[in-house]
Amino acid sequence: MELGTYLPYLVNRVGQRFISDITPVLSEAGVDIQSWRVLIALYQRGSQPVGALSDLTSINFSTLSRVLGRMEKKDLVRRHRGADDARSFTIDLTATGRSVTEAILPQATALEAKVTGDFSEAELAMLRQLLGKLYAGLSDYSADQDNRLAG
Amino acid sequence: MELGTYLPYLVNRVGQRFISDITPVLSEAGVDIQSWRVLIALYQRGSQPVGALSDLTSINFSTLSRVLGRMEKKDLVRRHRGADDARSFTIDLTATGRSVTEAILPQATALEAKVTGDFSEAELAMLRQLLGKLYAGLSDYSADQDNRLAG
DNA sequence: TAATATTATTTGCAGTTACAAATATCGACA
DNA sequence: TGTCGATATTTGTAACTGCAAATAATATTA
Repeated sequence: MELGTYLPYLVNRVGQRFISDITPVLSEAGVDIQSWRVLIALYQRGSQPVGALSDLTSINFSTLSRVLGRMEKKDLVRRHRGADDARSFTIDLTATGRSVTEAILPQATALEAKVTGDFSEAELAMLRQLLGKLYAGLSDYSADQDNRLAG
Repeated sequence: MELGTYLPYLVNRVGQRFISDITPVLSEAGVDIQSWRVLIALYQRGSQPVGALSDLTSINFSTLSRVLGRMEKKDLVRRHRGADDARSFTIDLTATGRSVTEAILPQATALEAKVTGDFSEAELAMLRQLLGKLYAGLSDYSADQDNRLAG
């Protein structure tokens, strides 16, 4: 195994670099990286229960609970009991949350455009597709693990 | 912008999944994810000063300093003053560190093989190449930012 | 060569994270 | 319809993280 071909290594360093590149933009808007993940998820996919939001953002559900606490204090999101199932809380974006998201979004898009400036459309599509396929493989693996534990 | 095509989102969820898949293996060996990053970096690239190790692992340098503290307590690594430059500390793997790494490595490799089971060799090579290119683009961007701040 | 700037690493501190246990509600079924 | 197991979320707690300041050593320059 060589470090430079080890996928978790390659993925991690890209992810960390994305974070450090977007962080100044987020600081200016007064939000942290986790809150930003929640904001885009809600903005793009609409109101979600906490569990779904945890899947969508890859934030651990107990961590997410506290992230939502911070966000609520800043009036970015609102929690309310699910109408049909009172165990779940539905999270939705406030007007403030929406406008903060819309303030950040163009800069996030510009950053992505800039870092992928050297990519052809075909390469970009390929990268997205392969990352999706990788995620699918990882999901299968996790499911296997769960089954083995349960079985 | 659509969430499912947003690269930071795609990369983050893959990275998080890698972490949750490897974590049980690491727990068994008594190391955390950060220590594992340090272990493979040292194992593959040899002894490194803290700063280089920070670049190599994408771990913030002050965080890394404490990760190394934990690892030293477990006798996984050793710090000693640089021979030529006494400001820097050189970190190297102890015999224990090496053997712990060698105990984990086959499982890490097996995991990677399993999750990429559906990939052709060409796809794998392409994915690695594109992740490398993305990292290069991000590095350029970061450098730009630094220059703007300095200038 | 003394003073000052620069580089490498650690540490103070305040806040964040994740595991496990607790809480709240739902669904099934005797 | 009361009890029991399952599901959704929060909270207790102990450890981890990252910024900024402090420390340690080297390089520069007057």
